[in-house]
Amino acid sequence: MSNNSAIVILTKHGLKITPQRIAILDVILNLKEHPTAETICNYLRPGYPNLSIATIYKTLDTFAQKGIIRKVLSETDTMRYDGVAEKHHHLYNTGSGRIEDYYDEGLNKIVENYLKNKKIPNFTIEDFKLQIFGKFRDNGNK
Amino acid sequence: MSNNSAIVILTKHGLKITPQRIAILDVILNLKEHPTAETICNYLRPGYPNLSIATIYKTLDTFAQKGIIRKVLSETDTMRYDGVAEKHHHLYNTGSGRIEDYYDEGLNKIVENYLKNKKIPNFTIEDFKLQIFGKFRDNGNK
DNA sequence: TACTATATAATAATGATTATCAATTATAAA
DNA sequence: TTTATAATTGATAATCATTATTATATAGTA
Repeated sequence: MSNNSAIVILTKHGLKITPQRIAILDVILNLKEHPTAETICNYLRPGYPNLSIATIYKTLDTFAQKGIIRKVLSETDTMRYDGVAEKHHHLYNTGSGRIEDYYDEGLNKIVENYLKNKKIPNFTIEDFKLQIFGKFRDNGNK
Repeated sequence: MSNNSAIVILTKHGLKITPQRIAILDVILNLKEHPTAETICNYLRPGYPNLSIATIYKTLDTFAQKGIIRKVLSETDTMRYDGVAEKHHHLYNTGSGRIEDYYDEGLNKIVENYLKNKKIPNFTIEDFKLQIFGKFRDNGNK
């Protein structure tokens, strides 16, 4: 099922279907967190011992260019990837690199309306995103 | 004057007064853009031919820890620094790495109120920041 | 099945940032 | 003012995430 949807997505974007691409896309789509390239590598190594880290980077880049996934700015110096296409915001755990998605249609609407009226001088708004900083109340890390 | 205020700030945070720190802080406080470590280096090299890039990184880190400046997440892979302590948001020029500050007290209040009532489950909000993506209508770059 | 362009794996290269450490300097005490 | 000492600086090596290179393998198509 998930395997299937990966193939559908790849096809839709005119990308060749390869086992590596299916596997990588599968991981991102199903993982709740925002994995780094290395996290993805660790997930897939058992099944694909020869999967190269370079392939993962290149594949992620291809996906990002097609709009299948998004790159996420991280507080540490490693890039993270986000398999969710719908508009959402990010919760940053201050201290650790943990980032989680936050959906809030009401918030979107309020900010959207505000900015629509406001009109920032010399700037055409295309999109916006909130970074919300704080602490997760469960244990916290990763 | 600006020279002076740098000294005041350093003193207030219990940091030793050195010519390098004064110069670096001066650049960040007076520059409107968000410089990278290398930009700062280029500004100061004429006056301080021996200023080491390592010193700049270490000094910026010290400043950030004291809350004098902030690190800014950038779309490219180079860190940028922000000399403004007051709450503000960022305008990202899609494509280039250009980032500018955006102040909007009205926006702050609206979002603040919304989030205060909303209460995100399992998360304690400390602060938030908007990333606004779009295009500058002047030439665009840098 | 064979052809051709694209993708992959392995590895080297890059570039930003950090670590190391000897020499220098700012501050506090004498 | 001089001295003592801990912090800072500069030079450079090391690190680590990401990108480039290139020979080999593979997907999609005729």
